[in-house]
Amino acid sequence: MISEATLQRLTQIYRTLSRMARKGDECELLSSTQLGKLIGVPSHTIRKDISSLGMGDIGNSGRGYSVEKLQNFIGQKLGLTVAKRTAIIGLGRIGSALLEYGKFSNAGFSVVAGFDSSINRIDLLKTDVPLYCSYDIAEVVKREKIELAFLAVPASSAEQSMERLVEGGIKGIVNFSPMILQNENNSVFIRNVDLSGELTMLSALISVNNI
Amino acid sequence: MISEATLQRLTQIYRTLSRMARKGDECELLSSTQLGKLIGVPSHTIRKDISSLGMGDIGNSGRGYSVEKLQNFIGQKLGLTVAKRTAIIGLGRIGSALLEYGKFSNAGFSVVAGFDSSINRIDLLKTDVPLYCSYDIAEVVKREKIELAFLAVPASSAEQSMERLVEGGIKGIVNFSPMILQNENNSVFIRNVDLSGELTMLSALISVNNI
DNA sequence: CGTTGTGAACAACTTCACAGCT
DNA sequence: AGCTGTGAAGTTGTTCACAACG
Repeated sequence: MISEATLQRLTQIYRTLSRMARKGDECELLSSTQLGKLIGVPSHTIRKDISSLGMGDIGNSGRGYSVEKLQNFIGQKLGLTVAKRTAIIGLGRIGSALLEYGKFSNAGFSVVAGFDSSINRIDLLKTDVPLYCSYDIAEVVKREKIELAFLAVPASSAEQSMERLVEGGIKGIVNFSPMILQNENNSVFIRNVDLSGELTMLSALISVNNI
Repeated sequence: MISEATLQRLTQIYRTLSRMARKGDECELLSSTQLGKLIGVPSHTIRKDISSLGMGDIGNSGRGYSVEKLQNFIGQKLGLTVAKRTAIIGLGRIGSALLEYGKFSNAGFSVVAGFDSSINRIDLLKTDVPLYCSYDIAEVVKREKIELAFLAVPASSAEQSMERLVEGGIKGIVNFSPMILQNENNSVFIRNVDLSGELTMLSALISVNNI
């Protein structure tokens, strides 16, 4: 009932507001025009998106939105106020980079486990997050009630890792391998983020628009 | 005239075909249904997308598409056959991870320069790619005719790095910082890829669909 | 006044359905 | 028979325009 595009923008608004609150930014009120500039869309899109969450009478006519109230409102409606438990699968360069992001947990998630197939690598890493062997993914995900996962393994093992996660009852996966993953059984949400694919896309955009 | 959604899927098809060709995959012909399964869209979307590139009579009625011919056709039409020169700005964890991807250059780009603000870090890294100080971005981008950039710096310096890139005449930027970048002057294409934002999005998807 | 909230108009994308080819 | 290519129909998302509000 609420479109994916709208949801995407709402989470962007939410994160922008969180960042402002964290930095103790001075301003109390933001208009839809100002918010739109920050995330790169026109003001009416912002208003329509917020409106799609149902009437909360959240905006102050003639003045704008209260930063604090709007953040709370979106957070409540999208279930971002309780951080979802998250695992990182594959602790190579990208995976270990993501381990650091885990600290910023007022974005709807917190990192509570890391997995790798190499015991050596697990021993080497210095982190507060508990690390496990990939073989135990299903078991640990179930036991620790983990709902989300960053998948940062090579393309060749992406499918197997996904199966283990699904077996453990995972609800969402962000896949960084260039192999596009799909949820056959519709039991899990998957976001495929192909890092170098983004460059291929840019390359195409430039050529097609012959700039 | 050709939509961004279509372009995205065409580059996915292109990369899938490239991977198959590289692995010396046995099959010569692929139907739109098979291709669709690989990238996760229905067959008619594949046909429509290919058709949008203009008539090339590329498919074999009744049999499917020749892997080699289709890859070539899309590559030609989207300008992916000549690798565009690419730089990586910021050589922290993500940036140096991306340096490795550079090897797979049959995806429309090749990495020809790296930049970081820390001389120490530049000295430490072992790579064939020439590394420079961030201060020289504009100059090197111009001199080396660099068209694309991966931007993997902290949010606080993203804007400044972008300005230097634009000054050097860059044509496209993939931005990995959580700060959303925009091209005021329309002189450059920007793709904002917020790694932990993807998790926030998943978190919202799960809550909204109350799974 | 400047700004929100939203039905209505519009534009874009996706899916359908089938003619045409091998 | 099986598959491609594409107008036409259908669906989804975006933009407009304006009433209501402080």
